[in-house]
Amino acid sequence: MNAQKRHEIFTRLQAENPHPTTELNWNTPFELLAAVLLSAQATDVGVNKATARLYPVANTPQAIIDLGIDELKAHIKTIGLYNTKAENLMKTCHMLVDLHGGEVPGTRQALEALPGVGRKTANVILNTAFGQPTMAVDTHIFRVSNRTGIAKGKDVVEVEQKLLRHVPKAFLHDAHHWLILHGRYTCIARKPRCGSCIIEDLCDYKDKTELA
DNA sequence: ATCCCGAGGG
DNA sequence: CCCTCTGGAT
Repeated sequence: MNAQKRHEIFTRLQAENPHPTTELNWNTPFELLAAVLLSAQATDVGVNKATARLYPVANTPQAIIDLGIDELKAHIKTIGLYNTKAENLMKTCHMLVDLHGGEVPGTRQALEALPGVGRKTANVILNTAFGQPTMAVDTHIFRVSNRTGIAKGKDVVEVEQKLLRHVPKAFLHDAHHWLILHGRYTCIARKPRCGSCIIEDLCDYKDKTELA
């Protein structure tokens, strides 16, 4: 795919949704980190309900440590995978206190060393809390990038690097959200809605008849 | 490749 | 009822 096509694609996605944002609620880097950690395989709406209960009680690493694992689990029990997430968040809080003065570190290496924080979560933190130009490639972005031809790659790292290289600068910050929204509502995994897709004429996906 | 695992929607 | 939701660790 050429640069002009990419530019046109993001121009249309931007027109469709001028100001895309995370729907996760947070006020501090730590609140963002905890929310993103909790958001794996969960909806933002669901995470917000849990953090609305948790943060008034505890919104710092030390406060969550003081809360204790059982109380933490009780507060986030409405989210899927809550058991693992509570254990990971608790270990992460201990590491933040013991190794980083209670603050959220701003490097990929330090972030990915935290339990429950992988490449995708680290990219979100680096981008949203530290303003770094990263691309958090999730299942939606991976699928949409490969199907459309915006950035083809065999794994998320390859897609991530191609997106960083090829998405026009002006669109880079919001591209993340546009691709996710497009993947969720139009370029659906099982059955893409090519008929109602606004970039259908610019898309590489040629196998539409089989899955449509 | 498999486990974790609740809420909301079709 | 079945499926998915901005994954990560083993």
